[in-house]
Amino acid sequence: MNIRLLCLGALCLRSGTGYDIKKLFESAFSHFQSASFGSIYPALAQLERDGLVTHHNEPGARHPERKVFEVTEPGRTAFAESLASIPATEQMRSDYMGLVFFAHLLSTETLQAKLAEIEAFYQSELEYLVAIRDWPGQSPGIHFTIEQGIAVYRAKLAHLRSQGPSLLARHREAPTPPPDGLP
Amino acid sequence: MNIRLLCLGALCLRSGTGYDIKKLFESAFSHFQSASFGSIYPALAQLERDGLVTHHNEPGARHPERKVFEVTEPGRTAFAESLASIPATEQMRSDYMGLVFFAHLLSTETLQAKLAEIEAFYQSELEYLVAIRDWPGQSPGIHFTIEQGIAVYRAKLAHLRSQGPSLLARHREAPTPPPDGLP
DNA sequence: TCGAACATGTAAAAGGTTACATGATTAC
DNA sequence: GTAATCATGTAACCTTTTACATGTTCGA
Repeated sequence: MNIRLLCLGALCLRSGTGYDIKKLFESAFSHFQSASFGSIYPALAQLERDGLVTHHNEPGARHPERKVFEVTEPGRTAFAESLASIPATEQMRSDYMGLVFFAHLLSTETLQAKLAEIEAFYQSELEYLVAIRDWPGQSPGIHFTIEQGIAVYRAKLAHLRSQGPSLLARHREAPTPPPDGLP
Repeated sequence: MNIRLLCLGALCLRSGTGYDIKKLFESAFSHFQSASFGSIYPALAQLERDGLVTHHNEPGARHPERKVFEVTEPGRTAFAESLASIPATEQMRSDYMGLVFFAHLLSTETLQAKLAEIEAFYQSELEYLVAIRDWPGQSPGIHFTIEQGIAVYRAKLAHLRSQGPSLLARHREAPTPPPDGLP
């Protein structure tokens, strides 16, 4: 599921500008996909070339003009069809886990700072999801994704808070143990 | 943390071939980063150009020859330094969550199949991590990452098993509810 | 009036996947 | 003998990020 398809999906929920869609990526989509303007605007342009969305410029002479995009009927059909053919996969890329994997090469202070950094991130993501959890008008599917996000961030925070201190303690005692015994 | 840096890290743990490193990405690294041969071999070539690794061909005339890579002293230093400067971030790209977000556009059968698909994936990842959990010789950092993986997959499975059936039931009753009320 | 948010877009570069091409060795 | 695993590499392509460029509107 690339950015183009998710932009199309966003417009199936409600019409809006590229800027609006960016905000969606920073809120409702944030715990499963990110995207920058540099991928959103070209995606919208291509969707329009393919006839899956259209836009009309909003009245009022602002600059640049607000381009409100709207999905077309072929677009709506194409989205539903594409969706059904996408395998349910997941992939994580976690620099945090990479860092901790090689923690024996960091100073204790650095490691501690990294753990604090990721804890703050987890905390703010969790707070956001809890805040939107009971908004009215959510479909069961959307509610399900929010609940999953909450469950995952809670598990990550619980793990970090219970295991973090002992990781740091062991790290302080034995700064550079030669690791081995990999699968 | 790109593939190049992770390959360098892998060689800091133990020397090996590109093929060996691929297996590491499929096992010990699998729950936080994936990589294909098409990124690993060029990464090793570039690390060697930069003097961070060297290789020697293993005796015995097989084809193609086994190139055993080994980190150099500058490589070891460069890795430790790079590591300290990487922010502890995480990003998920979950087609599964994207799919469920738009579940109202899928048939109940399709949705059910997708949930079964991801459950099998979670299950096998969890089993793998539990199996390697108590291997001897792991550094505290490596152990920490495995524990986190276990905690996360358990939370995901628990969420899926407790909320999946009710999602499917509500989906069956109201096939295409108009969702709204997004943040 | 000043900074944050709104608003659109492009070009270059980075990063990675997929598919192809080739062939040996090992375990059953 | 035959299938799986071991083993290396390239090239074309795809996706996405980063950095730049520009200007407006709104609220404090």
